Amino acid sequence: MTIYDISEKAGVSIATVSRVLNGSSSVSEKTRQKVLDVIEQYGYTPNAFARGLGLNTMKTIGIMCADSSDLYLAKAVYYIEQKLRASGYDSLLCCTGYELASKTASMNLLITKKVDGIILAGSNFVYEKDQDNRYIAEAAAQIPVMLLNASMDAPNVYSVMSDDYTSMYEATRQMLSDGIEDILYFYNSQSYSGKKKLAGFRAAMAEAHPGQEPLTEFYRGSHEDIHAMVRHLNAVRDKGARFHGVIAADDTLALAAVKYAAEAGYRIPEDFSVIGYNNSMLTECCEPELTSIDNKLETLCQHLITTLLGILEEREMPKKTVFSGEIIRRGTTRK
Amino acid sequence: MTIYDISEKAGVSIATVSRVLNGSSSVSEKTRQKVLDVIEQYGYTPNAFARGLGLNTMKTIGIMCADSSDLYLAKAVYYIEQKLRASGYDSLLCCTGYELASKTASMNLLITKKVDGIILAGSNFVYEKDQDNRYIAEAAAQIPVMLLNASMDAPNVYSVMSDDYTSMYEATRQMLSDGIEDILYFYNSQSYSGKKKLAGFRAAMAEAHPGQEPLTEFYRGSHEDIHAMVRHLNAVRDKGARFHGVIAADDTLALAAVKYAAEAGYRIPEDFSVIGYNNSMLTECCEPELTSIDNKLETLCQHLITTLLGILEEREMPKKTVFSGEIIRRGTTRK
DNA sequence: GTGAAAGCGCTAACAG
DNA sequence: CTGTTAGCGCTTTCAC
Repeated sequence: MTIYDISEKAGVSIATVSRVLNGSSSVSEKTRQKVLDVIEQYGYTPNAFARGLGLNTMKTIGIMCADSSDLYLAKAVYYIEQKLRASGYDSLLCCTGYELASKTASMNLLITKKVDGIILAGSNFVYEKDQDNRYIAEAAAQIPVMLLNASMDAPNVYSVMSDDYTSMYEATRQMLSDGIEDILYFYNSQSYSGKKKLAGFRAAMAEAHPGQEPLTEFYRGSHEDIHAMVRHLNAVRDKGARFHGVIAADDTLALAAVKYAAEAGYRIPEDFSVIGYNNSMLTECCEPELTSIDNKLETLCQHLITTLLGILEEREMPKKTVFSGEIIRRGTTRK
Repeated sequence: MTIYDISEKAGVSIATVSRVLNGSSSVSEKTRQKVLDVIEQYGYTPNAFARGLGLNTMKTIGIMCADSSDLYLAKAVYYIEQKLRASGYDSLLCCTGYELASKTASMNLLITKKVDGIILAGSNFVYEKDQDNRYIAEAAAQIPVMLLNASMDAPNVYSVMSDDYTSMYEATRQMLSDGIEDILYFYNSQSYSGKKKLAGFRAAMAEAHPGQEPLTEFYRGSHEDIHAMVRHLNAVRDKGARFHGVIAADDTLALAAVKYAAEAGYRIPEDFSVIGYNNSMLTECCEPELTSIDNKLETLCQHLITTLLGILEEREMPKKTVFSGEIIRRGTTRK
């Protein structure tokens, strides 16, 4: 079934069929109904490729994320897909992994497939060296690029993020004011937002203990291997470090800290405090439940999509938007 | 930049350009290089829409899943996307929610977008009434439909799944043989695989306690709300039910059972046992860690993709493939 | 209000 | 080995 078949059966021209298909202005109600009837009767569906060729778009957005099975990114992808679909766009998903080369490859692939825009979900897409971010700038030369939880200054690149610096700064201050001085910062990412978080922690610690180097530990294993994280903390302790609080860049790390503390015989929160990040479902999975920072992912995604749609309609849109996070207090911190 | 521009600059015909682009057999190395040079120089990329129009495919597979932020489905989507990409296919993701109407709508949308095949990730797509599965059969009339963890008899519908019945049967037998007689089966899905699991449990219980109706509880709240699940179990207990073991259709439910038991003052596994399903990261999140059934998701996905690719190449492929699950014993069951 | 016709950019059959 | 040409199915001027 093509538009030709329909036009023939309906006794009109293909232009007319096309017009009723696209709800175009001027078609007499009579022919309109006639065409609609024929379409209905023969169950015709327009060919999206032909349409794409003519209009140069198939209303598709590329979503790139390092690992869509990661708890946080999965949620981000979910929200993004939902909101895109609600606006008539489809989502082409690309799980890129964490290497620059494969990110670049995926980016090119999406451009080849002629998506209307690309969303980079997660801060790990923006690197420290400008040169490593070239792949983003180059993509943006062709289509709008949206950054979720990262930021980068380049034409046609838009950022929506949570204020990770301030969130971590506040979390650290809270723990300090709870009377815990020996805090370990436990993190697993040097990404854009990873650095912001670390800086927030450092700033608060520097204020409380000027001139003193705070305790930080970088974990580089699997993002899901809680046992490995616990082992990592044990190793830190065994090397002689003393800490009675952990601020983690991520709920999984925080959960590992809770496990670590329990195994070491600390009472939580009396002897040991933990604060996580993302306010994911993991916060309810341990005992006591995890205090965590909610970075308002759904809001971020909503805003990101709104911005993207605005850009696609050629409206002027903010290059960068920042939302505040919020500490959700649960059982791993003192009241 | 179109193929015409390139052909002109290179002083050849568009057919020749097309040939080098598609690595076609016979092009002299000289012209080939010339064309390649021009392409390189002008940075030309083929237009995927035009290509799609001609070939009637854009090498894209539709993935439908109810909720890609669900721990298990997120992993499934991840594996599927990875494996598809490795074979040169893109993934159009559709999070459909759990209602039939929106599933049908998404299905039609994917077909409209002319994907080469559709993967239904998760057993919730297959309903009890044949009539509710019409949307699958109708889609399959046009393109191959793959079912992950579900099964349905219809032309052009292929199923890959884990043997949930046997897994649950074995799990139940194990718990019985550990000496626990009052077992509660806790589940949240009446889907295809949901019913298989329940049947496995019932079979084992019927063997052990002929004629006795086993304890089962259906939870219908949010899949992520652990507190609500715990409340549900408390309510069951308050209604007078006695149980010292829980077999859950899902790790999240199992985690809730662990929490419930801990709050009720049971020692695990001395006084209370729990077995979950999926062997997800949640198994490591509670104390003691969760015994769970591994249903070999990655294997299933790998096989599903292999099958799909075979079908697309018009090879004969099995309509239904079943893999065995495996119990992974951890701390919530006796040794 | 409707039709004719010119693309959109590519592939593939057919000639040479 | 290479070029010519006819589609693929739809949108969109431009006439009438």
